[in-house]
Amino acid sequence: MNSPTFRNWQSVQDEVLRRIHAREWAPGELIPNEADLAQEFGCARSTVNRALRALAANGLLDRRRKAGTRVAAEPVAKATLDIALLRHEVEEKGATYGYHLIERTLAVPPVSVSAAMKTRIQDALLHIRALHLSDAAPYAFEDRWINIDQVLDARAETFQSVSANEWLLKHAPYTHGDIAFSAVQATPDQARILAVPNNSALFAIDRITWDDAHSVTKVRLVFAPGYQLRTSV
Amino acid sequence: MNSPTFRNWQSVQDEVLRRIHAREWAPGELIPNEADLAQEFGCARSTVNRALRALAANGLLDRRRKAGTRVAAEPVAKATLDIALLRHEVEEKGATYGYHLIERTLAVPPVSVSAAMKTRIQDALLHIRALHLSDAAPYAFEDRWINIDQVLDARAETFQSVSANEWLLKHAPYTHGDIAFSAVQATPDQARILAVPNNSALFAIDRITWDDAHSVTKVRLVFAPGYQLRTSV
DNA sequence: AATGATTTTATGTGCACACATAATAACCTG
DNA sequence: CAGGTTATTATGTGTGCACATAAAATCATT
Repeated sequence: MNSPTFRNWQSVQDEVLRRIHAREWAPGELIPNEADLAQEFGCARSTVNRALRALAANGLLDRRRKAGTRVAAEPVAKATLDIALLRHEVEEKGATYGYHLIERTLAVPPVSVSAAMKTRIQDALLHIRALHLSDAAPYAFEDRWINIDQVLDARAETFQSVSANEWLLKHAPYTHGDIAFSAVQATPDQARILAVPNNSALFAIDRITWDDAHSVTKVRLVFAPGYQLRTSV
Repeated sequence: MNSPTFRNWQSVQDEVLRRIHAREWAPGELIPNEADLAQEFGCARSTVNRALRALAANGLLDRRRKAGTRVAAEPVAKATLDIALLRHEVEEKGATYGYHLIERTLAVPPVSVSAAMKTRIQDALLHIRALHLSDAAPYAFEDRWINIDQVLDARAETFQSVSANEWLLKHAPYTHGDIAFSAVQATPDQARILAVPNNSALFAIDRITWDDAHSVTKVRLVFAPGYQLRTSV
């Protein structure tokens, strides 16, 4: 009855995956407990634990103390996106990355921005607008507000040669960030900068990063048509 | 010199995170090895290992055998998206979910589809077109092809009352999937179905799921304007 | 000095054990 | 029998130890 013994947690994971896919353990069904599986697989309980924990992190198993482990009835696919630097993204494709600063001003932002960033409405923020290029073609338009109270060094940085996208990563620590993806119609401004027709459908990424309770920066990236964000599960 | 002792891996993780954010350990810098940290934190090496492993999985640390552990110089933010059932998504917002099947036919797909799904170009696939509603308003349009050779039961399912989105999750095992997010201009067809102006900017999710080397289904979901996919890092 | 073999070292992982914790099941007790 | 208390149980996690493995550093050889 014993399978050829599984000596590492990956092989245990593979076997459990196989049983789930083969419907030997149906969605919603309770699977044997760790101790039993360990005995069946001929390994320690901690090895089984590690494998099941990894699968639960991927959303394939639901685990609850005492209640046991069951196959997720409605697996919420957990896709992991890598939000890389735009420069890396471009270079990854074998294209040449380019960057062009359009505007750098200290200005009081619209209320929508100060509200989202939880800054006082009268406080001036650093406003950066820049274009990222891939093989000299517009790739993404960056419209960013930086909280200079949180990022003191930003005052002295021109952002002429290094993008805010990149500079902040090195100089502005943050604890967490909120990200939203959406589709937007190109505003006349965006259309001009990206050299696309008015009202083109553009992929947008909005992101606010925080250092504890203080906003660090808020950015909207609007990508040239054809952009796809890819991942896998 | 000893901090108040960290008894569990979460607190070790928190402390490491704190040091990274406080720039005590700068990006790119090598941090002490597990054994030393274990001694400093007053816990076992495996506890430190667990904490560092978790941080590495989040992209904050780079670890290599023998070379040691260093703070990621250019942290690739890893955002985890939960791709849930549309029904759950709608209900989560407190809205009432609705579903309407538009078309269910067995047809030979365009070459672009059979190529992407790696099916023979002459093979007929099940074509489903359906509308998902939120409080009776169009929410997302689903355009799906199902490989009936892989999902035999699909032949007998009408998809009148339960969406393919949901039915497949229960009946079609898959090993992995490719997902792409993009912005598209509404086609006349999509515009009519979603009741939006022609050429509206719409958020689209394309997904192909595979069972080993065989495609299970290919779907494009096009969302009504205003849709945002949110996550955090 | 270039090349290849060997040692050293930090992480990766497995194991046996212990106890913690959450949630269910079983047992009272009025 | 309702309601609360206690026991049981599966997972969660910590510890100390061992050995595996990858990669860098060192040494030996030509």
